[in-house]
Amino acid sequence: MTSDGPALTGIERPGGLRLFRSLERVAREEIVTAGTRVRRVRGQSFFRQGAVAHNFHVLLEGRVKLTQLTPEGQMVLLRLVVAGDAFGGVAALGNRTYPVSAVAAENCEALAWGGRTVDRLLRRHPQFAINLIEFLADRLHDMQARYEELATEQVEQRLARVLLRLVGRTGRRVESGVLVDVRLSRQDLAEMTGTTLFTVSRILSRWQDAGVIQSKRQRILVCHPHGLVSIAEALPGPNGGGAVPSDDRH
Amino acid sequence: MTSDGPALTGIERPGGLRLFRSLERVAREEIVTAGTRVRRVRGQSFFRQGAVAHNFHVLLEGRVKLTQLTPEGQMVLLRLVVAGDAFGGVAALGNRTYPVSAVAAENCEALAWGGRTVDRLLRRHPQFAINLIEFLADRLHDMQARYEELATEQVEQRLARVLLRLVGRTGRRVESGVLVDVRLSRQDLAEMTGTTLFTVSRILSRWQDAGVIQSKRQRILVCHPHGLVSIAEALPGPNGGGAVPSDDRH
DNA sequence: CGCTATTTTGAGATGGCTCAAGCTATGTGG
DNA sequence: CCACATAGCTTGAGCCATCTCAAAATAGCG
Repeated sequence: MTSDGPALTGIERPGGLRLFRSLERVAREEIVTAGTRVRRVRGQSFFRQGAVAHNFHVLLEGRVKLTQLTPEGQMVLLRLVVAGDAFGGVAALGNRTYPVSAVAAENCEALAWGGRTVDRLLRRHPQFAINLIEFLADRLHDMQARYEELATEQVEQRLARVLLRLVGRTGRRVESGVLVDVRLSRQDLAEMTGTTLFTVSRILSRWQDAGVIQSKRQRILVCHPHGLVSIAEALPGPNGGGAVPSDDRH
Repeated sequence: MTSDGPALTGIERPGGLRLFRSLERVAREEIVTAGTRVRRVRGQSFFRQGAVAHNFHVLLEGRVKLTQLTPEGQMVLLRLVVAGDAFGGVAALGNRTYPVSAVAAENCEALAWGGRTVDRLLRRHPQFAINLIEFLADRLHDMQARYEELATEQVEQRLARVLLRLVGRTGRRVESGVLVDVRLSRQDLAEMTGTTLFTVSRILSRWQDAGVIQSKRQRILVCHPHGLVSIAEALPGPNGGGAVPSDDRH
């Protein structure tokens, strides 16, 4: 999109790229120029689960789906990567294998670094390593939270959460609400929620009747986000929070 | 327990402590001596979910349960930490809050480092940072795999996997099989599997009748591990694996 | 303008949950 | 050393959220 300093497209945008936070301009430039520009059109993949991991990526433009395929052939959609996010490839450090597949959900542009390069950069720029550690810790905590949800909540609640997360990551304000600005089929939503497309369809229909959302094919408009929130937090009723004890310190 | 060079108890044991791999002896010693020795008896906690995170830990002796409590008061058991593992505390880097609680499942001994100290050590020893990155990436992939299981498998399969994992981490060979050497109630197993203690109890009874395991109160003896494996891999029948394409390289 | 992917809806089956009741080790205080 | 208290475990019965499978309606796309 930018015309000047194209090597930084997307990189300078606010909010994104926590991975480069607190790095001096020189360091940042060294890291960015060490990467290779990669493009994928909708449907192409960056890498596939099981393949030997070569690259670490940061998405500059577009959306990427990270999916995992079970031995029985079921698909699970683990994460929707948006511009600014890093993905797939800490695996590239050891000579490992990608644990997920990464498919472009729209036309995409990313930066890619080979395993050796990442290793070199991490050693040269401790702040970069620390940023990566924080990024991974966040991903881990996120997965833990979602594991907990999957283990304890019902489908309707989980679907509400999925939608809210999508609104947060890809939402675009329009007159009648917030539009989830990615093409996602009922099947995709099911794979993100741990349910079936039938159940998703039924729930969305119900929500539409209730006026909370408005859904066309592969497109969802959230008219009344607060409605989703109260579904996500479960109707069971307000339970108080707990105290916050502390028994460590060194 | 030890009288001399106590700062290294458990640290030198083979297998454990990937976190200190490839570090020169001096670096390792610097890191270890920067930590504080911490002890907890069975039932005490190292830290609690929601408290401000002060420390990063490595377990030297004992077992620690990492649990997460839902807003509705349901418990989820995320991980059983064994000697050599790091736990709870990358959160200590930012001024964050612990996302889980860590409770000693037996008498424990650990090393703890404050957030500032960790930051300093990571900057001084890039290899340490890289080890931590790999550790976190492994945890993340593990969580992703378990998320997938929870999303797609049935309770019996998941319970079989949980048991197999326990055998791998805490199993002790005895005459009649492998003993899972931790006190775990049906309730604990349910919290690890995402089900109820009733369902766990029923399934274990069935397995016992089938001669696969032998279970007393809070104790499980796996007589026929292979039986568990075939349950975990699902009876549905053998489905072929897939090819391993590759479409990236830079 | 027909073809195909997506979505909706119905009907029936069921895995696992809930709740209630009783059982059994374990260890504790008398 | 026994008897009771308690935490842990088992089992049954009924219910319900969600899955499965089938069929038809719809909407893009080429």
